[in-house]
Amino acid sequence: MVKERLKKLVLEALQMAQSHGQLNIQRLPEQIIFERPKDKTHGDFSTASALILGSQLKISPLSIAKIIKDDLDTIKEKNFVARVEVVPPGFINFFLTPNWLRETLKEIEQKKSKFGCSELGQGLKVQLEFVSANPVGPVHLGHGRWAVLGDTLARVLMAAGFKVEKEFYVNDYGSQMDLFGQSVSAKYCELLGQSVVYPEAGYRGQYITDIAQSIINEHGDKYLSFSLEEREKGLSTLGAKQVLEEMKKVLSKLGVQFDSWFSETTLHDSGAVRQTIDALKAADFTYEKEKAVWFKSKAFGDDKDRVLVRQGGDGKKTPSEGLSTYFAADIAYHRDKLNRGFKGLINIWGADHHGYVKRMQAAIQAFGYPKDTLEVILGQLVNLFRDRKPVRMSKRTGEMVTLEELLDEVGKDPVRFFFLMRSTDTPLDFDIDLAKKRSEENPVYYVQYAHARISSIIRFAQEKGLKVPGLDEVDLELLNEEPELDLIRKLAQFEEVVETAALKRTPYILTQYVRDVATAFHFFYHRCRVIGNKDSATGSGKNLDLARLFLIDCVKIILKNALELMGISAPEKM
RNA sequence: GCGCCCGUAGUUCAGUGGAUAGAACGUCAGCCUCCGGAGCUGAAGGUCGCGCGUUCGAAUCGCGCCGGGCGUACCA
Repeated sequence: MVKERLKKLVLEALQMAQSHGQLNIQRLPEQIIFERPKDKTHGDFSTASALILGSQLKISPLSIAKIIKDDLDTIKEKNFVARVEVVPPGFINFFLTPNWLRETLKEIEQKKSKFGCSELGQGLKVQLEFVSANPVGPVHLGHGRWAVLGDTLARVLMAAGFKVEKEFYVNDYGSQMDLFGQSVSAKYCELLGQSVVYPEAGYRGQYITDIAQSIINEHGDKYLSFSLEEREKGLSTLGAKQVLEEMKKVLSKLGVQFDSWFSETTLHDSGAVRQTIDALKAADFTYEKEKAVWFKSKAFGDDKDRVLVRQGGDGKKTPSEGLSTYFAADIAYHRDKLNRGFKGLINIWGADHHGYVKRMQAAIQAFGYPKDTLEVILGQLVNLFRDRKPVRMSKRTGEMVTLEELLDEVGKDPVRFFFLMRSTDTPLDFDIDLAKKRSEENPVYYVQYAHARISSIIRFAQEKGLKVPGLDEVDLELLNEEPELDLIRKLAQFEEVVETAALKRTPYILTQYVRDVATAFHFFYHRCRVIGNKDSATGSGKNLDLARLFLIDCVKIILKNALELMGISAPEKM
């Protein structure tokens, strides 16, 4: 990559300065940091290394910068770096040659859909766990946001050379499930004409009725003869199965597919939870207090120790007979993940679980892995607006807009784009009316429009008998105008954007990037005619037409690749 | 009380040690004999919550306040 080449150049220059006695440096800096200046009069790349060195060596940064520049001038690759400039208080700015920019275009055409991919991750096996909802009700908007975030991050990581597996942890065990079973059971009995007492804090909403009804349709009234406990357990399982199917359906409408679905219940059934607790006991990371078994999470940086096995409800059970907590099962789950050979675990949790991060990292460490083997991304919620007014949502009363309703009303592409637009640690305000607008206010269509417009121009060119030229049939030196070069500069950033999105776990930067590309393209379009150029010197503008056709095809590739990473379609027509 | 996140243009948000703090929307003023006007150009709009400190340099780092959200279970 460009930055690497520039870094090498600067290091070489520093070595020269050292060996010529111009600079007396003990150790060459390991990091030469380049950035892209906001202001393009500051060059394509710039480094503040001289400033940093200056303060370390107590020498004027400006003089260091000048020494570096002079040495650079003798070794720089002329075909690559056009000129180097030193600006007070000591910035070194690099201007790349148009030739270099044009080379990027060829690379894009060569790699096509692979452009933007890298080997950065070196095949490292990473697991992404997200959504992981209790199968007790419809997927809500927050889940949708995290699903899009997780799915996009997975795509980005794969592009950056990681091996990624997406997993949904199904919390099909415990008190929420019991409550769900009670709710479905009550509705089931009610529909069959029994008088029932509905559980006070139970789940409500039409979907509970739908589930009960479909169970009646399939299994009739046979559960009426079961004991209350058996009935609730059976209906809880059947209901959860339906809810899960529904979740899969809705998530796939959103373009999100998981590689695996991991059931919490299996951890209990297989004895994995018990074995995990025993393993912690054996390693002396537990103790008993107040009839409970505690994990010494404080020793690993948690605020306090946490209970693994709680007393039974009657208080009579001994610790070994007690009930394991959700936390105990979650430790067993993460232990299982580690045993599956993942080198990195990334979880996306709702921000209301932030207090939970330290204890889970404590558990990871108890098994001998570094703390940051587990990385937790905390996703904030989604607030829905219609007509600029908040849409009230209440889970308890069942009055909520589900992800599916939103998808049906707005469509996959805008939903994904809007969910991605903000950084994860900001609650997202989602305006339904805006997302539905097919106009300039809607960034999705702005970007897709650029793609469709390019497709249209290429079709138009074909009617005139012009095809996108091959690598050897095009004279890219004809691309000299500022809007053309600016556009190419934007395209050349793509690889870097993908890498940053992957490493910093910030896929939302793609949304900004793709808008920037669209803007640069539209600007170019209004300044530079693609098809039908007249050139007085050669008598025909055909070669320029071809060069520009080549350019816009590159734009098309980039837009398509970037949208693909976001799971958003790139239409040929709109 | 303690912990985490947030406070930046009218609005929604980028920017987490660099140069004159950016974008989108909204507002105002302009642009089609020609490849898609779902587009383009320009303008107005900021005590970066407040204060002190560190630094050649702070929206960014540290400390202390002020506001808002979330958490602080032997629930999941």
